[in-house]
Amino acid sequence: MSVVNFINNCEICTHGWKNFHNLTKEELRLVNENRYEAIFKPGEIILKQGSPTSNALFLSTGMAKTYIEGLNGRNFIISIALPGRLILGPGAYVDSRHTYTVAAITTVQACFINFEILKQLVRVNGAFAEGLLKDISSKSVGNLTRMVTLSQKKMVGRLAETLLYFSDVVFKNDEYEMILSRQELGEMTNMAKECVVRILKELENSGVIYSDSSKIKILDREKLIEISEKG
Amino acid sequence: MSVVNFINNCEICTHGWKNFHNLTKEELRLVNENRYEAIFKPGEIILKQGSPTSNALFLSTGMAKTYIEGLNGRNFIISIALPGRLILGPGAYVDSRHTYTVAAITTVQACFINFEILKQLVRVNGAFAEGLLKDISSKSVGNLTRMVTLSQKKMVGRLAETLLYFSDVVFKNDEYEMILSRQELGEMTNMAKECVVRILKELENSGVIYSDSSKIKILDREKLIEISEKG
DNA sequence: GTTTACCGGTGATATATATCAATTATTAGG
DNA sequence: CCTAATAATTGATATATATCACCGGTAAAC
Repeated sequence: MSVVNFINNCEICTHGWKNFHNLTKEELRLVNENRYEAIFKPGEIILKQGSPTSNALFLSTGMAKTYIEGLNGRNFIISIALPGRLILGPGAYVDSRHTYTVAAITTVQACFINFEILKQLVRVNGAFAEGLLKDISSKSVGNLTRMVTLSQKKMVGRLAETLLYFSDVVFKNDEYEMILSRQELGEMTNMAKECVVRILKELENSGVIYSDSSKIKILDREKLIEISEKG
Repeated sequence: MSVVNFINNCEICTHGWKNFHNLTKEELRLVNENRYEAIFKPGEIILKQGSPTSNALFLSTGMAKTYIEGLNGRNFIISIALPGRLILGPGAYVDSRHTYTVAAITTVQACFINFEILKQLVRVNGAFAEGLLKDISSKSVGNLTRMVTLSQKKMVGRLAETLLYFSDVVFKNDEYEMILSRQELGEMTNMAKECVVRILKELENSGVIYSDSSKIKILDREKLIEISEKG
């Protein structure tokens, strides 16, 4: 029995983007009239890298991975997409193409909003424009930090950081289901899946985390942070 | 005899940012009244990572390097700053701090523009806001691509790419002065300076480039592009 | 129900890259 | 012009990380 609760009005949507608060009632109505929803099963592609950015995406429920399809079919996972956040690659304002692919990890209820409409609203509503700038800038800071991390930290540091990301940002809990496979964890931390396995075990042996194939529990957060920072 | 030609009006400035065309005369006057210029010698720091983003920066003349001061005093060079481009880290819209340091490579004539004024203009002028969004987005696409490159390409590929960057973007010429030291080239490609030396020599031995310590000449561009793309 | 494919896991080995130590340019300062 | 400091270069070595080959388990596909 898969009963889906479609949302029929942006004004009462609880998974909405903070920045929508900067719109007038009239503007929000325009958004509401130019969006549509769809359900995706785990593994299905929601947005495909290189395709036209006709829509911005929001998740009403569920989780997705955003990743760049790089060289020789190797993927690079950028982040976990969550409800409440704008999902719109920077390509939207550059070449009108999606910069990355978004694929559902769990079942996802997605809300697509016409990008031309958003663009129009950016032009006429200064506060909304500033909100978008803040959103994009914040992601940009994150990516720069990530770039340095990937370059300067060793494997343990990178993995520790990612485990903390899941704890702090994705699940807001010290114990969580590891929704990514070892392979995918490697695509996120730039390491081979075998190394992910080995280092997870190392961390477990030293009592910093508990880990079985599907679950992670942070036992010594201090230590994990230290490992993540030391690199 | 260091005679400096200060620019006394944004309207006639030829190194200006494209996006200033979207401003009205009145708005441009406001910009002009809220800026100041200064000269920096090679090596001097123009903007310091972590300091408040009270100003956006433009170079009237000269070149600078933008870099993040990462772990254990290791730097990560993001790009070469050039005239005509907005230099403003994404932190401006996040924590009001400069995300990276900017240091002069050559003598630099710098133009600082009050960021609060720019921010105001973004709020009232939609086309200007969109211009800024395009600028930031374009840098963001570049950084994402770079992140994948750094992760997935091997040293030769990364270095080849950087040599092409200098040729295509910085000097627009197949022959140029290498303004970065081997150490700095390493900070840009994430490799040890010794490796930079060895790989430059490799590329020279295989006839792809000519290289002495200060000059680079691309002899076989096709091949260099292939090396850069193959990784 | 059998087969296929993928995932987690392990050990052995190969490779890319960093580090170390030392030698020679090259540049900047007095 | 000489000296000190900095950068380029080289070879030898250490280390981090990837790759390969394999196993058993589980889940999806036929």
